[in-house]
Amino acid sequence: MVDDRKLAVLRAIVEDYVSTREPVGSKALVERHTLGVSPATVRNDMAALEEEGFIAQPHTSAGRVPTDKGYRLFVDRMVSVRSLTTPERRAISSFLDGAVDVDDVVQRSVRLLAQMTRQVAIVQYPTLSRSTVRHVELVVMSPSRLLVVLITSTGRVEQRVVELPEPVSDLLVADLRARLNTATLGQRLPEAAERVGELIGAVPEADRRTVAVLLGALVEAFSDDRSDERVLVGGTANLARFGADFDRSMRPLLEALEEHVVLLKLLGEATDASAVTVRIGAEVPYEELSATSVVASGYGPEGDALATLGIVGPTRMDYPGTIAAVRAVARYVGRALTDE
Amino acid sequence: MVDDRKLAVLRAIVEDYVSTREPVGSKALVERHTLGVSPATVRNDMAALEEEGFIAQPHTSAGRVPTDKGYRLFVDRMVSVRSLTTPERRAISSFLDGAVDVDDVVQRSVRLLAQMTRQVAIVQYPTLSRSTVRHVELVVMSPSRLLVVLITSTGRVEQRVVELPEPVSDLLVADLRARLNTATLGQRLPEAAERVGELIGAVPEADRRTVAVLLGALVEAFSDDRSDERVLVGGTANLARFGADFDRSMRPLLEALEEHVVLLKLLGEATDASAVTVRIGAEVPYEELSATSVVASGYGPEGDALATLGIVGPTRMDYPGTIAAVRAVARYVGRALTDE
DNA sequence: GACTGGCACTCACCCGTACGGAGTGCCAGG
DNA sequence: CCTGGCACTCCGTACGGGTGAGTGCCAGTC
Repeated sequence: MVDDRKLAVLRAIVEDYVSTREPVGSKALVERHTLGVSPATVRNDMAALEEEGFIAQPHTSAGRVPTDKGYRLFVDRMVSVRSLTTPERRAISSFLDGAVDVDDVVQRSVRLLAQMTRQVAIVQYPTLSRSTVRHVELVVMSPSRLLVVLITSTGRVEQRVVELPEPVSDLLVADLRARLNTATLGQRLPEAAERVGELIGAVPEADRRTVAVLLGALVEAFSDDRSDERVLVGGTANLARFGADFDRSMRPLLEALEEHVVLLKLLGEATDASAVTVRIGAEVPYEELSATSVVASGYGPEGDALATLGIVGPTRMDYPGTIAAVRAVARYVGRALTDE
Repeated sequence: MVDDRKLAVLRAIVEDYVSTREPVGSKALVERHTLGVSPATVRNDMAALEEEGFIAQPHTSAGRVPTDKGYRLFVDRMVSVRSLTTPERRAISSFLDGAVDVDDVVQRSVRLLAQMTRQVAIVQYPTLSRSTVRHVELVVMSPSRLLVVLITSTGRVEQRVVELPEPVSDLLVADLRARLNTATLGQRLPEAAERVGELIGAVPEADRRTVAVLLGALVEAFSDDRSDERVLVGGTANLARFGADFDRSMRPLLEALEEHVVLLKLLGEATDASAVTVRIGAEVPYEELSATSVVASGYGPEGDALATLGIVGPTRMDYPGTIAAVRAVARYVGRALTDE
C-alpha cells in the first residue's frame, strides 16, 4: 500500500513543511524535489497518504500537512541518523570537558543541547538509585555523634550527622567501616541499602541498638531519592520561535516546564543509554502538550543508563538533526561523568 | 503645575489601563471614577499631563496611556502600600513554614511570589558572604586526611576534604578546632576568613606548613562565592499573558531569564531588607527589557539583607499589589530563614 | 478664572465585497 | 500507470464606506 514513491512524497512533505511552516502543495513539491513524476501523480499519492492518515489538509484546497502518524512513519522508516562531523564532535567534547563537577556537567549539557537543537532542553540529574557506591566513610565527631559520608560513582557526596543513643568505641566504628565498604562497594544504591540492613546480624548483641540507628541513617542516605526529581531546563527562549500558535501550545508547555515531576514523566524511563526515544504529539503523555514532541535518551557512564535527557519542541521539528544531537550529547555526557 | 486633580486623573488612567490594557479616554474615565468633573475638564488635565510627559497617545484621536515617567510618578506619590489581610498573612507563613531546608525555602518563596503577583518571580539564594558562621568542625578521616565542615547561619553546609602533606596529631586538631570556633563564631564569612588567616601565627613552627594547607581550604570554603550567583526563577508561565507584543518584549525576557548573571543585575544590590525597589521601563539596566519593570527587595533574618528577591513583569502592572506582595514575601522569607 | 457643553475633525476598527492565486479532484488520453 | 487539462474551492489581501471613541477648541456660564 505504501510503496517507495509514496514514502518519498511523505518525506518531501515533512521536510518542506518543517522548513517552511506552510502546508505544501503538489506543484511546489515537484519543483523543490526530484521525484521524477508530475504534480498530478503526486496528487494521487497524496490522496492515498491522506486516506491512510499520514497527512491532512487544514482546509479544502490547501496544501498538505503531516499528521502525528505521518511524522511517526517518517521517523521510523526514514530517519537514518547522520553521525556528527568531526568538528561537531570536537566542539561537544571540549564544551563538556571544562566541567568541574556533576552540577557543572548537567548545566553545560542543558546549554549545549538547547543550543544544538534550538529547542527547550531538559536534563535529569544523575539518579542516585542507579549509581553505585564508590566509598563509605564513618567519622567520629564526638563519642555519640557520627558523620556518615557516602560517595557515589558519579561523584555525588551525601552526608548525614547521626546522634547515637550511646557512645561507640573507635574499634567498633573501624570494624563497621571495613564491613560496610566490602559489603557495598560497587553495588547500586538500592542493593547496597539491603546489604547494609543485613550487616546488623554480624554485630555483638550489646551494640545492636546503637548500630541500628547508625545503619538506619546510612540506608536513608542510600535511598534518599530527592535527587531523582531534580531536572534542569534550558533554552526556554527558543519557545519564542513558536510564534503564532501561542495560547494553544505555549502556555501549557511553559506550565509543564515548571513542574519537574511532569518533565520527568515526559522524559520517560531511561531504558538504555544508547536508545533515543521519540514521542510525537498525542503520544506524549499529556493532553495539553499534544502539539509537541519529545526526543529523549538515557545517558550514563559506559552505556549504563543513569538518568535521562532530551528536548521538547513542536511536532513540526527537524527530527533527524534533533535525534542526532540528543544521541550525541547523551553519549558525551555519559563519558564526561565517567571521567569525574 | 501638577495639582491634586491631575494626580487623581493620572491615577485613574494608570488603574484603568492596567486592568483593561487599552488606551483610556476622558469619557470612560469620568464614568468609571468619581472625579466630580466633566470629560472636557479631564481632557484639559490630560493635555497638561501629556505636555509634561506623564501620559501619551498611541495615535491621534486615541485614548491616553501612561509613560514610564507616569508610572514613576504614580509609584512615588500615590502608592500607599496596603498591608495584607490576616488570611493572606496566614497563607504566606503556613506556606513557608513547611520548608525543611534553605533550598526548600527558596523554592517555596519563588512559587509563592509567582502565584501572588502572577508575574515571573526571581529569588536569589542567600549570599554566603553575607551570612555568619554558626559552627566549624574538623574531622580526622585518616592521619593525613581531614574533613572540614562549615555551617552557616542560614543552615547551609559547606564541606571540604583536605589532603595534608604530613600527618597531624589529634591534639593539634582539637586545639585548632577550639581556636577556630572562638575566632569566627558569629562573624560574617569574609571577616571570618581573615580571622582564620591570622591564626597561623599561633601555631608551633613545626606544624605551620601542614596547618597552612588546612586553613587555606577553610578560607576557600569561607569565600566560595558560587552561591552568590545562584538564583531561582519561577512563574514563567505567567509570561503567556503578555500575549500579542511577543517578539518585542517576550523573547529578550526569556533570554534574560536564562542568564543568571543578568538576573542578578536586574534584582540589583540588596540594600536594606525592608526597602522595595521599583525599576520602570527604561530604568531597567537592559535596553531589550525596556517594556518591563522590576520590583525587588532585599531579604534576610532580622532585617539584615542577605540577598534579593523580586519579580519581573510588563511596565503595565499592578504596582500597589505587586509591591505589597514582594515586601510581604521578603519579610516572611527572612523570618523563615532565622527559624532554621 | 475655572468648568462645562457643544461641535467639527481624526483615526482605528469593523464589516462586506471583489479578486488573484495556490491547490485540489477528476477525467480522458497516451 | 502516468500525465495534461479543466473546473472548482477557498484563503489571503486589498479596497471602501460606515461607525464609534476620542480629541482639541471655543464660546458660554457660574
